[in-house]
Amino acid sequence: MTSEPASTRKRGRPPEGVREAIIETTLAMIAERGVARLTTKEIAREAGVSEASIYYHFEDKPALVEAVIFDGVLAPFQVFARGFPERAGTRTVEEALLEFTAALSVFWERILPLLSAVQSDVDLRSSFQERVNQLDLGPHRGVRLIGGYLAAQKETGRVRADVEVEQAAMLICGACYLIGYQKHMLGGAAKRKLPSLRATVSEMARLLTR
Amino acid sequence: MTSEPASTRKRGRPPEGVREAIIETTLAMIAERGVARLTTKEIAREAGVSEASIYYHFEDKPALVEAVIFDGVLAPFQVFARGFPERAGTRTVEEALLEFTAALSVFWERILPLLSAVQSDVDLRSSFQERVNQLDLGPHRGVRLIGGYLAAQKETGRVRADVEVEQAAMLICGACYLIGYQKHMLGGAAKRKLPSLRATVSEMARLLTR
DNA sequence: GTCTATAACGCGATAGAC
DNA sequence: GTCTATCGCGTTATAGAC
Repeated sequence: MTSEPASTRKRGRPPEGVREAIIETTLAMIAERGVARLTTKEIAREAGVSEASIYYHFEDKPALVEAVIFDGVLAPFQVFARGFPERAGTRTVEEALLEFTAALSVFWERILPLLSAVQSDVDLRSSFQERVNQLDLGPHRGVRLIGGYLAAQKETGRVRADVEVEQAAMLICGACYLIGYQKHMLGGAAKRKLPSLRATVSEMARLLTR
Repeated sequence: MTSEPASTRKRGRPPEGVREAIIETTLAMIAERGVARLTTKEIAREAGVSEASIYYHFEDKPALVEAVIFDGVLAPFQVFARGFPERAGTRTVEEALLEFTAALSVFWERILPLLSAVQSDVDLRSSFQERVNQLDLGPHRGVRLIGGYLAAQKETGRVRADVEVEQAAMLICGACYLIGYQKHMLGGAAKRKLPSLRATVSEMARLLTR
């Protein structure tokens, strides 16, 4: 690895951003190719660092994958979710739902490859489940957020009084998950086979506000 | 599913059911522990056959996983799905949707560990995508089936005339998939955190027929 | 903190007897 | 068709210089 051939992703590697470069590279590579044959050698090469540096910053390979999930994908989405209730107050129900569902489906699309990686390894799976349960994370967080929003809109009369908000939220979040999973599973090619998220959410907004 | 007390799963191995025993064992082991550290040695030991027998019946490890998916999980569900339209005709909308969604979420729960396995390996992923696209399989098949059912019920007047059936079907199927995924991801422990499929589907039936 | 070099190990897959 | 035995390879992780 003396001179640069053609393929290095991080040519001018910042000596201070090694940890971040490793996380970012791993995230991209798992999304593109999965974990199964992803080696620490390759990550190192692609990130422009040495293999030993990975083991300096992360205890082992499983710990690296967990860091990618929590620091690389989950944390950014939580920032979005925390700001949602305030932003949503000033919009119509349809607009608010469209904003949230767009973000949620992208989140799913980003995190699903990593969750597939987690699910395919015993140890990774159980340590991940433990941590997630401890932090009370999971799909139900999205459902609760939208359920709370719908409950508030029910009080203002913008949502019909007889709607069960948790169940409605479940339907909405399920659609986001489905869109994200289809993309994860089949690639962008299969996009036309499912109704668009936009149309689906609009229909749901109509059912709820009519 | 957990089965035998101690170690060997197939003590009295039938000399004629070797292929089936390998598929069944692999399915169970991937569900329990994922593919990552699942070795052909272990499969052979657990199924009560020799490692070489695996390579007699299947070209390689990826081919084995594909066989598990198509022969072990997908085919049985297709039998159910083909019979659905006829059975559904004699029921109320809510009853029909409850029957189908229960089956769909169980199917999804069963196939998810295998899809995680596929998604974590590059080669497996691309060959699987190719085959699935060729057969036009995917989550959209469930959506189409329910969409078709709702369209028929719209004609009879049991479903409101102004409902967009494809979008409604998308919402219903999304909830099934999400329930299945939550169980796959977090284990049975987290069941209480999401609204039940039953309640969700009933609410949707109410929105559609009201 | 980052590197080069290497050790120890377990894996998928095959050969060849029966 | 099934077995036992084995090989070559790629992997994770570490040692030790700088």
